[in-house]
Amino acid sequence: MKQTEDGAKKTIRRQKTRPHLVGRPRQKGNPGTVNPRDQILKVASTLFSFKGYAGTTMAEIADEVGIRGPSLYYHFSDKADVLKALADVGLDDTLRESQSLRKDTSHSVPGRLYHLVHELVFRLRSSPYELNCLFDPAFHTKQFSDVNKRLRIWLKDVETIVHEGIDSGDFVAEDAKIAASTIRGLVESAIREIGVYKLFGPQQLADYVANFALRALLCDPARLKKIQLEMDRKPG
Amino acid sequence: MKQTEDGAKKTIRRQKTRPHLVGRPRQKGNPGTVNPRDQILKVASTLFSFKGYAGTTMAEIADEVGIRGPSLYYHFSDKADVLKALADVGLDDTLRESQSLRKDTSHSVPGRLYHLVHELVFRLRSSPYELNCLFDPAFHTKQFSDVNKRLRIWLKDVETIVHEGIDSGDFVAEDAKIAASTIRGLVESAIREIGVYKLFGPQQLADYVANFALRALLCDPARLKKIQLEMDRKPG
DNA sequence: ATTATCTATAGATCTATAGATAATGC
DNA sequence: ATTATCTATAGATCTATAGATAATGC
Repeated sequence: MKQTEDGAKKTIRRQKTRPHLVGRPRQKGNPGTVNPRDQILKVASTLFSFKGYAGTTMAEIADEVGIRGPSLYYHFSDKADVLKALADVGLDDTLRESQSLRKDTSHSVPGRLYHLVHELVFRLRSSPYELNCLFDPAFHTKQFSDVNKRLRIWLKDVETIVHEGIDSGDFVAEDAKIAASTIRGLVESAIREIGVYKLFGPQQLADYVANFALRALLCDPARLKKIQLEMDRKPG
Repeated sequence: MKQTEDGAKKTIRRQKTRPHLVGRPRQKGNPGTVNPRDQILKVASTLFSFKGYAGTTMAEIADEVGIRGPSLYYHFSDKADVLKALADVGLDDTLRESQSLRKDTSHSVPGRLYHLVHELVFRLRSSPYELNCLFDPAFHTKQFSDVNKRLRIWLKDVETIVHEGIDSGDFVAEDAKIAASTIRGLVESAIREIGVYKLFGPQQLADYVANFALRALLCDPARLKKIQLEMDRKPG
């Protein structure tokens, strides 16, 4: 009752089964072992997402993985390297895909926006990592600026399409910049929110967010059904 | 060129004019002085918002204010106390207001949702502090749980109204929980995004976000204009 | 006397390295 | 020989306290 006061205090709840054996761990008799690097990334992504990058210590990550702190440095050069690795696996493939989408003119403008939003939400939510951490304030520092740059490119794609849609009369006439930023916010919140959104699968969530965005933007929301069907037929 | 590598490194660019005089600072000859406590809050809110709570040190805050680190402890008991104070001034008045709105049945359901969203965005954006920090991961810890609780109450209000709107046939039939969460995301992103949104004033931004949300929710988006006018007449 | 700063620093915590150690695979 | 852990710990950094100091207001 008393010690719940401080949320930052360490709680030593985790009693290690083995007494921290030195040396390479046994493989036989430990058949369920997974790639330790990947296990670190999973644990780190969760901790970074819930407590923030700066608010998470290497010791905490190691503790949750079940190894000792310094062992992390065998797999990653430093703490920043862990976050960078998450950005690589979490963002790179996703955004490479969106690059090709932008130029694809075989679909309507609203259809392309629908697809762009849907793809990002679906992919980020399908990741085995908790990718909330991609929106950590740490990415505002120079150290991680290239990650932010990649997200800004996606944002620019959205902005371009929204602009096209406004010009063509498909979308309500409003500032494309603020519209793009709002859509980014929608996507971000779908990835960020941990409680509610967990009730929905990646497909459901991507559908919902893409629908929400287009209902808000389309001059004629009745077209949405058709757009959705059009994109479902050729989903990437 | 070389040292731009590490974004976390301190840069000693700030050359203090006075040589850190000991003792109570002069008031005469220093007429533009402001309430130091408030100045600390302003600086802290900005740093917390850009670098995160855990990523900001007391020394950085003090440095930006123009005092020495330990002087902060004259005004605040500890670092957490600074963030708590920001939550108090940033959230309390705003949310107290929204409490009364929820019960006000003199307006239509969509009108009340419009107002609820508009109020929060407008007030948070009108604050002299950078309130991005209200959405810091630090609030997920027990230490700050009551702040999160207050935001969840607002969210519950939104959810209740969305539910009413779905039942009454005003809003498209979808899960009220996910709709409320998405709207929270919209608000959050409007407060969070630093670059683009700064181009818009609190009024413009609140208008935009409330409009966006209702266009996405209303079965008949044509009603939006009337709702907006209805709420503009009695804006709080 | 009270207010609001300062310097010096204790103590905690956190990152990262060095070097030992044992399992694995050739 | 290589891989993947460990322990011990150096060094940096960060929070917060103690005690000195000088301006202010009574």
